[in-house]
Amino acid sequence: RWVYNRLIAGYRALGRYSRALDVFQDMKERGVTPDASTFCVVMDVLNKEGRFVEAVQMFRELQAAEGPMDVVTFSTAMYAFSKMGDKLGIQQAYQDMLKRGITPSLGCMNVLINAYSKAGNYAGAVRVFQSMRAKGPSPDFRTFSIMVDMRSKQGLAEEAEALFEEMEAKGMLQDSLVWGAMVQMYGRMGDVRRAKLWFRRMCQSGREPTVPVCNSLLFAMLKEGGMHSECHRLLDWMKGRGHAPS
RNA sequence: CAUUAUGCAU
Repeated sequence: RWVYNRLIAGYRALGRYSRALDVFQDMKERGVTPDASTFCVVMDVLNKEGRFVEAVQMFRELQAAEGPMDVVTFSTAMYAFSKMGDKLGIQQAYQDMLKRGITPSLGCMNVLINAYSKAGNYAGAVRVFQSMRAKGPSPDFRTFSIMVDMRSKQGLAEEAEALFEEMEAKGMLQDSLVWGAMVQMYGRMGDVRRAKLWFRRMCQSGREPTVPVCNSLLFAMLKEGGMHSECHRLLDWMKGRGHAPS
């Protein structure tokens, strides 16, 4: 089993997803019993392949058969549910995990918040975030990044700014990429001044604005109008830094 | 003790 687990995880790490699934199939045919981590890796491979329905199906079979499951199993399943936009599935998976006496880790709570956010259950995400602040596990830079991203997608600028400031105060910015979310938010809102401000801040932090971040700023400048020379300057800047415009 | 989940696309 250990050898099979290593093989499947190894192919996953190499991005050879179909090979990983073949090995899993072979494992079952040879009568080697998968454990919790085997299923976690296989479900993750299905997620990486975009086969969320199959990932969820495997999860449901594990639930029904009382198969080996751990905190990662439920996290991986919640991720799959979120990609299908299944809010109820996320919630039920989380509740079932608690019912089975599994304690959610910080990582698991991050998956849960992100899943709610991506599925459009914003109130649910905020609820979980607040409960983490009150009762733990204490939110980390990823938790905050998820929340900043969500607020920026909602166009709630004050909330996003407040969260950014809190990250700054807590020293959570060093591993983070949240500037991009701020540029994109103001870009989408057509607020050129603030989009440019955050773009500059992103550069000053040493972070490289990605193509979509540059595009957001371009979008705002085009919407504003009369900024063609600035748009071209940004385009040239992108090319100069090796960012091929999409 | 080893393998596995979580933030970023106009």
